[in-house]
Amino acid sequence: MSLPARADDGPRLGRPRDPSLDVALVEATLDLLAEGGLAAVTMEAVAARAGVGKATLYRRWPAKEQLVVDALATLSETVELPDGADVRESLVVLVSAVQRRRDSLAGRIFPRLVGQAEDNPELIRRYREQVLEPRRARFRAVLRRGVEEGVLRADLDLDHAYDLLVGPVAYRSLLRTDPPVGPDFPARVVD
Amino acid sequence: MSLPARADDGPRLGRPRDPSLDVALVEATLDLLAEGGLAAVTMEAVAARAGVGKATLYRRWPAKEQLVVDALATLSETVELPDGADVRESLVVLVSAVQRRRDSLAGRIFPRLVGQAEDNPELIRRYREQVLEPRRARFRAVLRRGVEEGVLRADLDLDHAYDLLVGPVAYRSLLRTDPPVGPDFPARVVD
DNA sequence: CGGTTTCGGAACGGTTGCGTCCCGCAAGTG
DNA sequence: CACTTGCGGGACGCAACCGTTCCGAAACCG
Repeated sequence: MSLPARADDGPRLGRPRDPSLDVALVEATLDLLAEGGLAAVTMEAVAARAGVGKATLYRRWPAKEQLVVDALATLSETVELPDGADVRESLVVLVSAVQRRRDSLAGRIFPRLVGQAEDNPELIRRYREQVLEPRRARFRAVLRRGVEEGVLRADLDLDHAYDLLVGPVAYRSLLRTDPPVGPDFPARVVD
Repeated sequence: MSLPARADDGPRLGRPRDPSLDVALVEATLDLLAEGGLAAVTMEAVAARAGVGKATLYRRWPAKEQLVVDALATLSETVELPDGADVRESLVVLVSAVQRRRDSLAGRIFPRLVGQAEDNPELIRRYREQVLEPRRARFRAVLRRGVEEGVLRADLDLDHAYDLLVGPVAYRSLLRTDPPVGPDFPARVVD
């Protein structure tokens, strides 16, 4: 997960690496990424924030690119759905979660990555895998349930519906405008 | 517009400034901004790309921030609406324009600015003024016409409707995913 | 014409991050 | 125990960019 690439040749000689430093370095990377974007993720800054010598960092990640990719791989989102919720209610919860994620770690990192999409597609790809795709899957499941229960149109394009639901909220989150009208958002679109 | 701030004390002595260099510098700034983001906009790079000495650049804009702000002020979008178009048709054209803007200069600059929203709100504010607000006004006009003609619901929240229309397209443009389903996008939402 | 400003080009010192290396100590192996 | 590797910390030379300054030539004024 958060571990740097390393040949696994069984037990090593000498003092073993301190695993907690891997975590500290990854966390420092994500924090800096959220605060100042990729430009703020300097090897010096990461090591300093993790309270670690530069050699310790370079021993694990010889280059910044890989460090950031590995750090992004530790991102994840989890949204709790209320137990007996019907489809509409569930969608409201999920959309609100997207809205609320604006200030979470992953949510703050996202806009920083958007600008790097062109130069560094690997980063945004990783983010998509870790955060966006799970979210989309979550929506799909609920939407499919809606179709099966007859609440939603049978010919509904699930991915398209996802875009319509999430797009407006995510877009406004990126712009950092005031929060959208609130959780009556999905209701209007599902029609 | 694209001119640097300068005390306008009437005619000056000596050799007058070459106005074409103002334009060249602003264009160089926007190009670099689109290509590599704010990080790529260095005073050296701007001067070099414009084919100009650094002194010439610094004489007009003593700091980078102001240069970028002034450069952004020259951005604009124009969308031609077909003459006899009805409301739905007009919306389709406008939404498609948003989609197509993905590869325009302004469209390529936008994702670069998104990541700077936190550190440098002035930039995104400027972009919003120059590009986003005019676009929104354009939509509002068409939507209002729709309400007046009875094609759209009378209690329609124009800004909200704008978000629902543009959000999904803009969001997917930012992600640089494949283009959305196409210009049947607005039809589904306007209902 | 002389005076003034702009022009391209180049140099300057200062700052920041890079990637590497070395130190002295800590923490494991046999 | 000797040996090996990890650790924090700091120093190194290198490169890029900053903002400033100087130059000689060019362009415009009265």
